[in-house]
Amino acid sequence: MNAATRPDARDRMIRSAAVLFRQQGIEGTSFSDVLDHSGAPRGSIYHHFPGGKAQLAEEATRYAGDYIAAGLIAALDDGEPVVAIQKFTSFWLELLREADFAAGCPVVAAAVEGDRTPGARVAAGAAFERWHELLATALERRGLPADRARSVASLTIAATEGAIVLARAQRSTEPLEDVAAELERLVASL
Amino acid sequence: MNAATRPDARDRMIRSAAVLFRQQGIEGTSFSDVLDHSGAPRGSIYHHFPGGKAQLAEEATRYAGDYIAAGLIAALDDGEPVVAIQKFTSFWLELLREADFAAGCPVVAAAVEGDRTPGARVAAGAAFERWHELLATALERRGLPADRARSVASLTIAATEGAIVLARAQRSTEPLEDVAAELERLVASL
DNA sequence: GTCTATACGAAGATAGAC
DNA sequence: GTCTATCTTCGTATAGAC
Repeated sequence: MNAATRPDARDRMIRSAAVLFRQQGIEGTSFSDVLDHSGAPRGSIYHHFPGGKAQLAEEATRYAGDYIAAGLIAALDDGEPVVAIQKFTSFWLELLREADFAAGCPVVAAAVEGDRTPGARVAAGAAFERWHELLATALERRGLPADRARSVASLTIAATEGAIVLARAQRSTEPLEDVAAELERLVASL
Repeated sequence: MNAATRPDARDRMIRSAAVLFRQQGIEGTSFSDVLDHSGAPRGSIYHHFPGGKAQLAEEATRYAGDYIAAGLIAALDDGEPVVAIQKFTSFWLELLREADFAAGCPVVAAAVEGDRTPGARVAAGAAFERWHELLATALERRGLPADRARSVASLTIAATEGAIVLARAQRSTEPLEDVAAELERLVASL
């Protein structure tokens, strides 16, 4: 097993950072946390990330955004936006249960801690926009007028992300289950 | 002007903390930041908050939650939930514009940084639940079945809070405007 | 590419005078 | 109730050897 078959230290650090940001936010996560979690050697931090924590935060946010986007693309492959939205909310419900409400969305963390890590905030904005584009396009393809498709896509992403925040705070899946039901009802009626 | 007519150092610190948490999150805000912003003397931190930063974070989150709840109650006084929801989203739109997208909701910050400040996270959950209760009750009073009222209330709060996060990341009011339009359309049709 | 050691600053928290 | 000073810990970042 060598560098070609196993993720190298750099990738492992990015993945670990994304996981930890989900739980503790960016400010709440130290390099030591990332090293412990990834098993990467301390000496390689500034070798791989000369831009320091800001660079790591930005790359981890971009990685997470791409990861979710890939999931959305796969979910939309079936063609029916309703199904994709169900898969999207189910994905997050599953994550919340697995983590016992101790983890949310790392992209949200980057957005909320905003101006202290500008690169991460920009990456978060780009991720949200990408997801929005994917959903809006799918809704439009299904026959919705372009502007309505865009606003329903906004509602879907905002409501899901917001519900994850509520669910974490209340340690209950109810907000997200409510949102999933309302979104399903709405989109099915279009 | 004395202690009875002017907010004392303790209150000023709580208010300042809430403002700063909106912008930088809890971890991103130091005691020095709070002292600078509030003008409170350094020597009184542990006099007023023997529990340190955890206590300040918890009280600031509770204060912010109560503040928003009071706004919701006032908005619901007109009777029509649609109007109250419009006022709710408009309030946040205004805040985002004023702050040039550099500030969000402090309760969300407490929820996302969660387990590093457990007291604040619990206070965030209580705040969300209170808002939810207010909205759900108003919707039920307007004739909606109880369970539907609850899920529409969840959607409203989750979508609004989520849209604030998206808007900050993208530095655009569009997500929140989209959500406001969709919520208005939905609630008006009930 | 990874190691150890360390500089440097910031932040939370405490002590004791006033 | 507030002041100054300080302790301690921790986190980012750097230096230089291997």
